[in-house]
Amino acid sequence: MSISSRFSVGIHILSLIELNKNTVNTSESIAESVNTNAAVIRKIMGMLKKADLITVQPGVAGIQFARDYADITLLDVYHAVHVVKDNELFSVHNNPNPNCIVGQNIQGSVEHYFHRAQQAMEDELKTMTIKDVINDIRKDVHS
Amino acid sequence: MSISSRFSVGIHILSLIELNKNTVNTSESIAESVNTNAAVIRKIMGMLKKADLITVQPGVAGIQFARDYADITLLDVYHAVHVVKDNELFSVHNNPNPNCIVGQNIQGSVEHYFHRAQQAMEDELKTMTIKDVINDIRKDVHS
DNA sequence: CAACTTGTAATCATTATCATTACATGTATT
DNA sequence: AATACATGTAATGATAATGATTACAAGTTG
Repeated sequence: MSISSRFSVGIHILSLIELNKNTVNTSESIAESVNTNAAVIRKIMGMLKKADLITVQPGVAGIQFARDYADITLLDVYHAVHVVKDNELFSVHNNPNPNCIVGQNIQGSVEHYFHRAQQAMEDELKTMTIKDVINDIRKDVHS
Repeated sequence: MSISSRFSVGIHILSLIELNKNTVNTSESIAESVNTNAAVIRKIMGMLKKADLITVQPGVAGIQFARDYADITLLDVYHAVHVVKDNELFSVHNNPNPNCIVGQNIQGSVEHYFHRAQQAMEDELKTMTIKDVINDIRKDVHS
């Protein structure tokens, strides 16, 4: 199991806006950098737009940040691209036997712990921003 | 995307050992409690055995803890059932364009943040034990 | 040997992902 | 208005993982 690469592609797209700000980024040019199909990029762009992270206009080339990229956390992107449903990072087996003590009560307990683990991960994502990623890349380029 | 329910089933199996300790647990009886097929249970039992969490003998009905269940963390189970490969909770898009500044450097940066997020989740799982789950279920039963 | 268990491989339906193609729709320029 | 080029979006297909199921080999006990 792995969380969809839509997440890393979303981060890639957002980083490009700043790092390629001297040129106009089209879904086609972004697709070349990411090395995928332009339709895939457009779909993800649509998700980023819906989450108010970017602005894009139908028919007009170019993407802009909808807000300061220092304030866009990786958690924002993660939510935007719908890679994990709310509280469903871990799946719990369905319909355990109601005639069994354990079957009857295990779901509530397990869900509670799974929720805590998922929360820890998401809290960590909240501490990282697109600006951090951009800075990393700039540092790599100049070293 | 969701992490396989093998994880929650593994926890269920382990809890049953203690909560049903007065009876002999066979893959068949466990399958009834979990509400799945016995072969599925046997496969997961095999994983738990390989990870030295339980002892099982071919041909002999019954499972035992291989060590104190107060010392078996949910992280142990998570690793045992192979639901997430090492450092691959998040997948990163492959082969970004090497002719692009961002494409060339983004993987390293993103992988670093993804690793941190995964680590936070696994660290949290490490704080939870099978004993905690068993206690929860016992409490539910008596309330 | 007979009955029962675990161990394990093969098959199948279902689901998600990602790449691709195609086309509708929107915008700008001439 | 016509052309060129962009985004938006639906449909299709290959690939992979999951979980249920069946079947059977191999181990154990009485």
